[in-house]
Amino acid sequence: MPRRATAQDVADLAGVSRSTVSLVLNGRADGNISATKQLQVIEAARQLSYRPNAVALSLRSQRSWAIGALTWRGASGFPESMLHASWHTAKAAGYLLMIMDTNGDRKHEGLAVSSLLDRQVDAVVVVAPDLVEYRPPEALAQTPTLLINCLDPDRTVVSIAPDELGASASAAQILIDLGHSRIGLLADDAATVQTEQRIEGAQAAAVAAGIPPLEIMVAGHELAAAYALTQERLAGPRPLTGLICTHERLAVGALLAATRQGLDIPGDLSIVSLEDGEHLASELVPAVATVRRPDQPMAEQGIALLIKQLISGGRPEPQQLTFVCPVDLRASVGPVPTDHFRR
Amino acid sequence: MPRRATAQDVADLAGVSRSTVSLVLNGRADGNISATKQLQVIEAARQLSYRPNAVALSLRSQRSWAIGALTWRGASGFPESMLHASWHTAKAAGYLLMIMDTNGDRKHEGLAVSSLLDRQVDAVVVVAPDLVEYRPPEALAQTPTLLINCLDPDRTVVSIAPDELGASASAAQILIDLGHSRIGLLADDAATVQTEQRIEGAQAAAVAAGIPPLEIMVAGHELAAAYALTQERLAGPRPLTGLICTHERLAVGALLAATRQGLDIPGDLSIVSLEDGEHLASELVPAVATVRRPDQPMAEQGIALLIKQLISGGRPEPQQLTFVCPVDLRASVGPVPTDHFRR
DNA sequence: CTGAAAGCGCTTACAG
DNA sequence: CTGAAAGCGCTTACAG
Repeated sequence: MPRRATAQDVADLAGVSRSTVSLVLNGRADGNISATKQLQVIEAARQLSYRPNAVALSLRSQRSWAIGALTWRGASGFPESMLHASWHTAKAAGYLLMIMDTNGDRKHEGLAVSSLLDRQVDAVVVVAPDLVEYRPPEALAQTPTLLINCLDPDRTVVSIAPDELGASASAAQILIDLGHSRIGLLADDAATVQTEQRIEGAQAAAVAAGIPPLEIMVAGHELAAAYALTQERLAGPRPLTGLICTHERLAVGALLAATRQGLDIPGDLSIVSLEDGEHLASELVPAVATVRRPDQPMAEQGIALLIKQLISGGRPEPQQLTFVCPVDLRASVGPVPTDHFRR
Repeated sequence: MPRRATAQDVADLAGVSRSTVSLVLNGRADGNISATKQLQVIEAARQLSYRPNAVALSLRSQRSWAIGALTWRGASGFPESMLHASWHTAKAAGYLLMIMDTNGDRKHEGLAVSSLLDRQVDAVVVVAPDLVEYRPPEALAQTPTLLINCLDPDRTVVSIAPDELGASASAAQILIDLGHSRIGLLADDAATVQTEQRIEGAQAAAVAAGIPPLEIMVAGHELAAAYALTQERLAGPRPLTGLICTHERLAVGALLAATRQGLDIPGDLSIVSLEDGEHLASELVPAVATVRRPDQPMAEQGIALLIKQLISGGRPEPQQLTFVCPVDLRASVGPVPTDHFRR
């Protein structure tokens, strides 16, 4: 049961002092240590599979090389793709991402923050599952903090957010450009900036195009509710020809309902989804056109920014960076049905 | 910019030594420190919001109070619910779960393991997205290790796995009990124990019931492939009356295809899903009956076991713990259609 | 050119 | 009943 080798073990084996080991292994031996001893140290380290104890390193250097991530479960689960991209970006820069579930409430958030600060994280990133307003906890005042997919109303830190207004406007515009004028919007019922903006952006596009306002159908975040609402609406008079879903699970419900009604997609009804963090819309049949939330770029650039700040040591200007949501045109959208005008 | 208070700061404010602070704050002051001083220390700590530096604590105690988790992306993403339950169980016991993405390959796994060992994790848990055979890396030989949703062929550590044979047998039995005898199985194409066992278990149930062998349809893990296969098969002669899907995304595809074909579920076709880690099957319309993988209990009991081992310090007998997969009967299954025999 | 010492923030025997 | 010392594993001035 050999315990992990320490610098002392390496020094003993190489017949030098701990300082020498440290200098050699950290590349600061150049003009100082004789070539022979350097080789001895390197060989001893190799032989013992020596790796410095990161805990001791942290204590010594007052840097943990760790970034804390605060996150929680939202309308469509955890923001998996943002967390994944954050983790990899941090890792590539030599940082560990410590992910903490705040449960979405201030009490657990407080515990999570304490736990991160106890472990001396160098920075904290907040990764929100849905775009919301978010005030960083007081306890983080001294810690570099960055917000991803949420906005600080007090503008005290850098935040990164998708252009939700633009995204929903794009979604509506896809349908408008194809001639649709009777368009519905299946929305989440959460009282968030996200839902607000998704409705507002799409509605603005309708107004700008001079078509009637979109019919807002509030489905909650449940797939089955989206199904029920879609079915009900499609059974009624003057059926919709276009439908926007604020996230992918709603699109599954809508597609299923329309399909059961015997409608052809996109022959009778065109469907567009927003978000698609779970990669569901893209896999459906027909594949559902999506104005996708750019989870990966947001997370990558966010973490890169945070690390740059860590290296420079400066405090960046608080600002909001907005990311465009790319349009993925797919088979679920088509021209407005010609017989539609006859009904 | 007040830096975090240290024990020395508390000692200074309370007018005592660091040792006294430590004893009082760790509840070992009883017969040793006067009541007055104890109060002074507690008050000083409160005033400075003192919390011990976890890094220093780790170095001193040779325990990091952290458990490393190795995981990767599988057929249906990361094993989110297992990770979530693991994190919370660890947290409740005072441990931090450090989640590392191994990318599913040995090279990145090696880097992840090194990184965890550098940080002196007290134990490691491997959380596999799909049931596979898994040999713990050599480097973990000295570290308490537990496998969740994977099996060590060499039986060197404790592993926790769902009863996949039983689960798929149950799925088939649901249909058999309802009178079905023409049953298909939409399967993942991965060459894993999981796929093997899911096919084998269902097939064994068919044999035991004396019905024809299940028709195995290999769909890969793509929803769209499940759609295509289902559509093709349903268009053919002697249509299936029952369908088992090895995971929830395949069930979405199958349901969509059957619905587009104008079939009634379960009137014309009964559908059962396995796994449902993403909670999709349960949300569909009709809700799809599922033999669910018990992600939460597996993770909770796994972590609890690992922590018990950490506390006792003993090495547990390597063993495989098998968890039963509960049956969630839902609207997607019904008796075999009566007109079926006439075709 | 190299080793001995100090110190990061803790706790725990050990003196007094 | 309380403080001074040692030590966890490192690195970095500082002597020699």
